[in-house]
Amino acid sequence: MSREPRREQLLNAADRVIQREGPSASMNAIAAEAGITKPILYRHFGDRNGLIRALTERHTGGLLTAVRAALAEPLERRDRVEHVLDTYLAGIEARPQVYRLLTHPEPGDPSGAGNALAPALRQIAEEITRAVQHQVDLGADRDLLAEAWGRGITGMVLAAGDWWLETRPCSRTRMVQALADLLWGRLAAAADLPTAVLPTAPAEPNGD
Amino acid sequence: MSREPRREQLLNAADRVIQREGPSASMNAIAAEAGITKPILYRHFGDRNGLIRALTERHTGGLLTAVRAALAEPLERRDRVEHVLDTYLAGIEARPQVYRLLTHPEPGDPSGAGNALAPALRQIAEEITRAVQHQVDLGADRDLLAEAWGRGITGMVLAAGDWWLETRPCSRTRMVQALADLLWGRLAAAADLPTAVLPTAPAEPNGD
DNA sequence: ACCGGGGTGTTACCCCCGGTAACATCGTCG
DNA sequence: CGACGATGTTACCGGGGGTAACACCCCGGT
Repeated sequence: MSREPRREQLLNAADRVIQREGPSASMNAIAAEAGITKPILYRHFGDRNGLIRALTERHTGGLLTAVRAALAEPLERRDRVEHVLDTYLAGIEARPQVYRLLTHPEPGDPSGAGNALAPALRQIAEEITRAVQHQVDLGADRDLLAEAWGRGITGMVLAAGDWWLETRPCSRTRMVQALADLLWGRLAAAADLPTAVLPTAPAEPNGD
Repeated sequence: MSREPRREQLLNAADRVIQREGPSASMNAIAAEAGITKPILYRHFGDRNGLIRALTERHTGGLLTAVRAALAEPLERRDRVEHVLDTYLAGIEARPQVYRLLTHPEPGDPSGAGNALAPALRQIAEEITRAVQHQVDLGADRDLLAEAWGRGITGMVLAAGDWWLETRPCSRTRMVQALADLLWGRLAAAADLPTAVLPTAPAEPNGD
């Protein structure tokens, strides 16, 4: 049996274990789940990071290409943005546990999984940057704005999607609307409230 | 000598070591830097997480209160938003190493510092949410929008600020403008570019 | 003067984890 | 057959987090 299929099997096992025990699962545990012992894992993945990386690449690959495709869709701008947002949210919605453990390495966990999503996010940010650069007329500042916005939008969607996935405060389409509205300047356009009380916030000096 | 001062000294030592060796610094190393041995650290902080938590609370406290104050400033909306953005960027600019190691636990690092910033960010998000709820008229959807936007804006600023700090592509004030412009819907308002080529992106199947 | 408690600190140890070395086995191709 | 490339094993190492047990030191109370 050539390397690749076995690799897949091992990744599957690692996946199961990590879903069950969290990202701090030990190499021993993963090996045991696969019915083998550690050195084999190391032969295939080099070190723990290699395993984690392979795992996350597998998980994020689909999402990344989906977002890429959504960005290239020939739609009106607002529709395209909504489409991208929806694609991302649908992606993380499809595998919430996976997504969660990629982004939220439970505290006190000796694993490098915290930034495992980082590469994928960086790539998404780059895609958005490129799309903005090629599709939107921003004048002289285009490069700077496109880059800053690419990162910013990615981070925005990450954080907001994260919260949405945890609390599920509304349907996906409504969430898409909320985020698109934010990007469409609704925060800027809305009227002021009549400056109610606002006593510098009650703010108990509570720490976390 | 009562507990508190010693605690501060230990935190200072931990700080130095972590700045020097990265967040993966061992408890042994920290203890050595403080001129003592491990059990004392454990007496004061319980476990490694306690130490890290105390450390990050110290570092993020100032930033958090600064942002809180900026949010309450009695300014025009755009000015207030810019003020908040500038406050945040100035905060991370002031201690780049600290910020970086809080957010970017170098890969392959067995430390729980990756999410150390998370509580502070959560609090910032809550502050923004409250501010939006109390200051902006958003109609029936106000609660949902305020919450989603609070998270979204926080994530946006985090990601964009992160990138800005790493690459320093422009002055702080320009960065503030770029982000405020994004929130003000400049992406939505800008004209289309004449749909150049855009062949679905070359996209070598390259990983990372 | 004596003791006890709360602080300081130590050495020595445990368990587990990531990672490696050395060795044994099986199937396939020349 | 023999070599090769895969499979797998046991046994070990270094080091990290965390704890137990013990020792000192000072200060306030009786």
